[in-house]
Amino acid sequence: MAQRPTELVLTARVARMYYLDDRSKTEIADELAISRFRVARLLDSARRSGLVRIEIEAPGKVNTDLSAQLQMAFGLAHAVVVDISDDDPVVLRRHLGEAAADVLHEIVKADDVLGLAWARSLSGIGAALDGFVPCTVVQLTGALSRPDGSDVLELVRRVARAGGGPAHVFYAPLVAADAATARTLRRQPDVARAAAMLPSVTVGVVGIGAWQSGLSTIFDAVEHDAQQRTRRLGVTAEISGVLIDAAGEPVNVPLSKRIIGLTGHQLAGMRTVLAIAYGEEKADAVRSALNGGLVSGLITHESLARRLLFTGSDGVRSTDAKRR
Amino acid sequence: MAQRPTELVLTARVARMYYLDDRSKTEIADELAISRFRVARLLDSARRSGLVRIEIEAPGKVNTDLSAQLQMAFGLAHAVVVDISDDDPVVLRRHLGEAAADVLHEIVKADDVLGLAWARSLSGIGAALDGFVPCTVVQLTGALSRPDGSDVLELVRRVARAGGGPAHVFYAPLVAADAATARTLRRQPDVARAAAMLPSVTVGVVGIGAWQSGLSTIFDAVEHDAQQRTRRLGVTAEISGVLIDAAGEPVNVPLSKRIIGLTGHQLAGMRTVLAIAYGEEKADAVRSALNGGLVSGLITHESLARRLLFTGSDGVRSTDAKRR
DNA sequence: TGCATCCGCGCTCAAATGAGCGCCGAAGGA
DNA sequence: TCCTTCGGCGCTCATTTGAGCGCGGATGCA
Repeated sequence: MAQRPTELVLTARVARMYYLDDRSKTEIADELAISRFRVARLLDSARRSGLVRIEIEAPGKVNTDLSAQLQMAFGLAHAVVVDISDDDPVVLRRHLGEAAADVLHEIVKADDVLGLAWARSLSGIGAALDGFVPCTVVQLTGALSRPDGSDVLELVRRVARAGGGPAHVFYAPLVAADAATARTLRRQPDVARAAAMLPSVTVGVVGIGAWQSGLSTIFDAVEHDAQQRTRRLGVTAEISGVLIDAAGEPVNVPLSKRIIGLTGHQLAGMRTVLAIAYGEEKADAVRSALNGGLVSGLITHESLARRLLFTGSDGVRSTDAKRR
Repeated sequence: MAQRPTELVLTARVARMYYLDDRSKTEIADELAISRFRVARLLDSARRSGLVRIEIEAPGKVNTDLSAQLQMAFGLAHAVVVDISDDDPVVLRRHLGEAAADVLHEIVKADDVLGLAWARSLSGIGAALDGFVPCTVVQLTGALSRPDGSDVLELVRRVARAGGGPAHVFYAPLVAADAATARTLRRQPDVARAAAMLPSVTVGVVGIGAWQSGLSTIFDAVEHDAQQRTRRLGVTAEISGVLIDAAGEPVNVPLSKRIIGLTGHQLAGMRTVLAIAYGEEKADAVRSALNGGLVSGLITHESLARRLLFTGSDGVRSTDAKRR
């Protein structure tokens, strides 16, 4: 090939006509007075020799390859891998929020009921939801106050306002001091009203936590005793307050009674459950959540996506760069 | 598009399956449980949105785009534009020589008779002709001694040796002092023998000169008087000693009688005439030569190719970068 | 020189593809 | 609320394309 300039020139010319000018092989053959079979063979050789290079990637911030692989590997309806490093959590959350907002834009219709859970990873959504559809927005879980001031009530109101639909919020913590307190809280009118909405929620947005210090809002919010007891009962992760085991199945533990939020059953009833997750350390937790089938969509970043796809927990394994 | 991540991921996935994995649209449609029409539309949008980028270029040193354009513009059988700057004439000649050698490799068969003319631009050929076919090689023109020692006899012998075929060389200058001397020289046995071969030459390699100082071996080799008289008779360029006018037609001038070499008629009788030319200043001369139809192939470099294609003599005009 | 082998070519026939059309549901205005 | 408009979808039918085959010339070897 490299040794046949005239043929090379012809090949390149054919390739340009075919790939850049969108001419048909038949047409090219007629114009160059060669057979269409020769055109096809020249194009083959152009592909094989690397004369024609085809690259596929979103010019922007989504790694479509990893996204598609996640989608396939876990049977997800939606997967978006944001192509950004996880160095700066604030920037990362903003991008994840934008991606989530884009997905919501795409899948939420006016007759949907959108549920938003408490999770720091959701905080970026609000900023990116201009011109949203006027759907009902429901708060899925209680809130925990955090120094950074992220607030699920504010988020729910903001999303509802962006579309002009009704918002259903309530004032209650995510975790109560004990089961009795939780029962009392649940009887409050605003909490009960929101809870009554839960079965009709069609699209939920949740976070995923690992049952470890620093990787779960709930874990950090309860006493050491409860942490340990819950772990011993098999809990390894939580999906916005729904405690799950390594297989992703909801586990009924005493702690569950103290949580003001949605149940695994309610989660399962939603048409779409979009999880936003970041931080490589959560890989096992996220994998559990995805395998359990309660989550139908994932929005995350590259390094976590790779951990989910290519390894148990240590390094990148195989199947990574085996494309042409 | 950028606002619909799930669709974006799907589009990218389809594009990867189609362009990188060479799956058919029908097959992709079946696998993804969508219609083949949707696959086609997704691929269209992937192309339009720039998600799929297709680039065509020789990874090496040939600019196939310009080559093809030259080929079309001048109806050439062969065109090779070497993708290299013309800063260093030595490097440039080496690359042109290699390109010419590649073309010869491609088009010369054992039963061809290959003719090589005197031209500095041909000096690079010899080095690149390993394993050539054993064809007959004929010296087309007399030689002029040059300080750099490039020598057509040496070139002819070398090419013949590379293939193992017979070489026909002769000792005579390119330009004689007067017509009588030229006649005497032509009667020498070796010169006559080579001249007798000329009508059977099938592939000739020649250089192109402009009728100006520094741009033509012959121009520089004759007296001022002869230069002027010849120019007044319409000569603007020469193809290895064949003097031509602006339209590329051979012109019969007194000077012709002093030249030991091939005639325009003999040139026209060759199946293929490959010209090697470099130097932007020769653009007009080369254009004349190409338009005259005596030359069927051109090997040159980028800047001269652009001058030939896009302008009369000043700047780059249009039609340059109008591809997708 | 004669023979075996290989490579490039163009054919046939079935599968894949493109162009254009009408349908349907969503969005927006009266 | 009803109607109009518009965009996405999948259909039909003609065209394009791919897979595999046999031919014929070139190449290499005895």
